[in-house]
Amino acid sequence: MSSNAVVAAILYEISEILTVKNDRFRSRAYQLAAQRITSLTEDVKVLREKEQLDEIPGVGKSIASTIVEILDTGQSKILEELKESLPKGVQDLMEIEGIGPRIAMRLVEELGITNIDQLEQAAKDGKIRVLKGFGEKKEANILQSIKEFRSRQTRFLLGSVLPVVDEMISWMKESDAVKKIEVAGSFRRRKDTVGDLDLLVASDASDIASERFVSMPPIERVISHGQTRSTVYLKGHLQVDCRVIKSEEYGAALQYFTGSKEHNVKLRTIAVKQGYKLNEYGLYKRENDELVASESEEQIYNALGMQWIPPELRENRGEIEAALTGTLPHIIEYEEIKGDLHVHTKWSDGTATIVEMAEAAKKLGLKYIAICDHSKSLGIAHGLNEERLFEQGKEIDKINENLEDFKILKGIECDIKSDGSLDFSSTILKELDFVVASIHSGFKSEADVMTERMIKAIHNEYVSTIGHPTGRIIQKRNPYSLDLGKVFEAAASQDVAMEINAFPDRLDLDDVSSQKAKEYGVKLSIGSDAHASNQIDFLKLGIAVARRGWLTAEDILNTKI
DNA sequence: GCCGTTTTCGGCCCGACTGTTTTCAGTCG
Repeated sequence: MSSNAVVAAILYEISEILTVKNDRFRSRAYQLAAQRITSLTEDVKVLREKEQLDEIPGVGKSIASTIVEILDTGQSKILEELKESLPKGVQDLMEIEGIGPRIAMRLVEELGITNIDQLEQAAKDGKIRVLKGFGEKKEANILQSIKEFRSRQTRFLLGSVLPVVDEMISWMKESDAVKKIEVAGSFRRRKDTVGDLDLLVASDASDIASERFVSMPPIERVISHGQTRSTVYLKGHLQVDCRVIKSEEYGAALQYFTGSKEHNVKLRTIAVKQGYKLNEYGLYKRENDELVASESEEQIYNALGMQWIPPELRENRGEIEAALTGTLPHIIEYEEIKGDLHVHTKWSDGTATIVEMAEAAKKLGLKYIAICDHSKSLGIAHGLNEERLFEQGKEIDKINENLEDFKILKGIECDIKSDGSLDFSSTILKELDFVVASIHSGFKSEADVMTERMIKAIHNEYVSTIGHPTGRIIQKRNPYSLDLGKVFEAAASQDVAMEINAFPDRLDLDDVSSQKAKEYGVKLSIGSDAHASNQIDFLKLGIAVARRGWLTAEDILNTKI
């Protein structure tokens, strides 16, 4: 883990315990600090050396000294003390839906329950219903929630929920009661994973729309069902919240439920300072509750004296300040991507032919693709040797002759060997249009070894981009230990790009690192890493990362023809 | 614990739903 991640993790933990102890505002302070550190493009270690820690928004004297302590010792006294002071089991019990800090504390103190197994037993024995304020229903809900907790996946890949969203929206649109519909929340912000889905429906008949929602086919359980708000679990335990609102309040609701929480808190604070109050129904004057804006997000942001902010930027990473001064970047649009700079075919471990991949890309409106099959070292993926690469090149030439308004580039995903040299000699590489150089082995090397290995590859004059630069697999494998600052410095000086690999469980580089790359003056390439013809569509996930990383068309290689 | 166009103290976003109550506390987002 990077030092930023280590520091943020501890600050988050402190924040969580403070929540349990009902110390809301201190908890918020730590949470805000942790969140800002997560989205920092600079290393906290560097800021510490420059004595600039307390210049991070949300970090004051106290948290700054905690950060120093974490960097020096890897732990925090405050956290240790807080852990000590918390009755054992409280945090575990809070994992259960419907159990918050108050109830958890009472269960521990009044029934001596310290883990979920004991909670389940107590509920089965009818020991919970006798507590004041509890009843049979609550007990049954606890049992149900425990069951769901045990089979729950915490977060879902953005790419894996896209089809669910399409299905849900077309089901809802079949009802005349549904006027407008959109999924808000982290999905709309295109985070790499989503915890749940927030469905927003504009309707004049909220009862009919809500009814339509809770009768959707893939529902496993209805958690709550009201006039304007309902919550369900889909099969696979994906939670979906649905809010039904009036058409004239759609913009306010969309803004509110898109978040992020941190973005909204900041926005509200600004609204308050300007004499407004902002909620999911609209922007109102504080003095007389007069409605100022509610129909569209643009109206609300404009009324607050700022530009409309694309959802992908709403993380309180400086976008509000930029919008206030009219200096938001024009982040890359989906249609500005002209080609896919990383696809595989049957020649290595893909399932489609070169022609099939080209046709699929053309159908998506692209002008070119770079065929980048694996190189010989990757035997497991039927990597190409020199002769097969040459054969493939001849085939590409032949296909290109018959293509109009579309071009297939000759490329390779060339293995970076453990000493940093490449799998093919320069005489081979110089014949190619696009060279993706990737690491596929030795993931556990020390940071300096890995960094040197990558920098050596960057110095090869035929390398176009570094493939999936950190090697992370979301929720499965952590990034390699790597000094990204040094890598970006080398890449900028050698004019080598960094890839945003758009495969759903990679999305590598991620948003924050992509932004950091840009700050070093590095260009980025977006590649779907498609291994089948329908996977070229993953490109849009990569574009979402670029948008979240504040990148413009200028920063991305494949906006060029 | 942090912050300041309400600046060194006092405030920190706010509404819906549930389950238990009989007017509300707790949880969630």
